[in-house]
Amino acid sequence: MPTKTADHVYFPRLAAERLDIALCRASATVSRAADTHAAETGLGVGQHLVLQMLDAVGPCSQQTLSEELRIDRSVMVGICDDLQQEDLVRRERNPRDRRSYAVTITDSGRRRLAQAQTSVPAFLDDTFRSLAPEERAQLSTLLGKLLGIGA
Amino acid sequence: MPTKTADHVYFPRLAAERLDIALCRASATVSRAADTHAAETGLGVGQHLVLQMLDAVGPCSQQTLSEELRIDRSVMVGICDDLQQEDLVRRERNPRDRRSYAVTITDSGRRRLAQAQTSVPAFLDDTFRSLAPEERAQLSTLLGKLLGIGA
DNA sequence: CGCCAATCGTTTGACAACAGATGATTTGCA
DNA sequence: TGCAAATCATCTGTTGTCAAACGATTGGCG
Repeated sequence: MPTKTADHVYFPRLAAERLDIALCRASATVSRAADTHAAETGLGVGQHLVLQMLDAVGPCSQQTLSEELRIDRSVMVGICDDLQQEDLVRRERNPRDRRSYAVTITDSGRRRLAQAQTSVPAFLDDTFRSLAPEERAQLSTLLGKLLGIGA
Repeated sequence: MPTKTADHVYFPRLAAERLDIALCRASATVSRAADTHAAETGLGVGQHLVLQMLDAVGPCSQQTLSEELRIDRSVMVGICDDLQQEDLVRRERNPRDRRSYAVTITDSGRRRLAQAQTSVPAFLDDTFRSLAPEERAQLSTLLGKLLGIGA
């Protein structure tokens, strides 16, 4: 995660000419905001995503979580470790395939998720306050296209 | 830099609900492409930015470069080290303030920059091929707004 | 002048993310 | 059945970035 931003001025022609850099900057800015929000809710971004997915689709293996959420397997280990330690998920062996876990969200996991869910919209509104709602939608669409999602 | 992406499917509701994540993904994807391009031209992204700025505004201190390009001072040390080693910049002490350097682009630095500049548009066209030109412009505008550039 | 704070470049240590290797288990195929 | 290959979770080592601390130098103020 990049350094705290100060009130400096970007090299002016940067944003227009190098979309790659601009995306990187934007990502960093938003990630930082997300981390702050995460610290407040007590759920890291990765942890939040995992809970969200478990709540939506039911028990998953870490492998499935990794692939769907595009989080590296070895990182997923740590995320699940932390979630388990806080009793937000359970790790049970999948009886059908004992290589894999069946990671399951617990009741307190659901409660924690619910708390976070209500604060996410406020966080997003704050983070993207420089964009009008329709611009946010545009941005979302464009990023979706760029990433090849929901084409 | 995140892992190589495969042809998996994102957790479907991600892009719309969590722009932060989408930005992160997009940034990662594009960064990876930028790194590939950088490897081809022999100029890392940071090195390219520094040369670009030195060429545009003349000799700078590392401090100025850091602030304008939003690259951490301690990272700038390494970037300038590498550039100097390849004889693309010179580091002279600023006689007015001997604490700081006057980092100056060399002739071979200018040549290297010129080579890279011609290949950047091609690289960008390839990376953003899933977006129409007007969409790229839109994206650029939106990111600029989000970052508070050229408002 | 003389001292204290600030600045510039650098080094060090910490941390997150990734690539690759490992052990346990399962699957595919002869 | 039996064995090789694949898969899941994990661990280790590497890389890139950041925060904090450090010398060297400068500027401000009595």
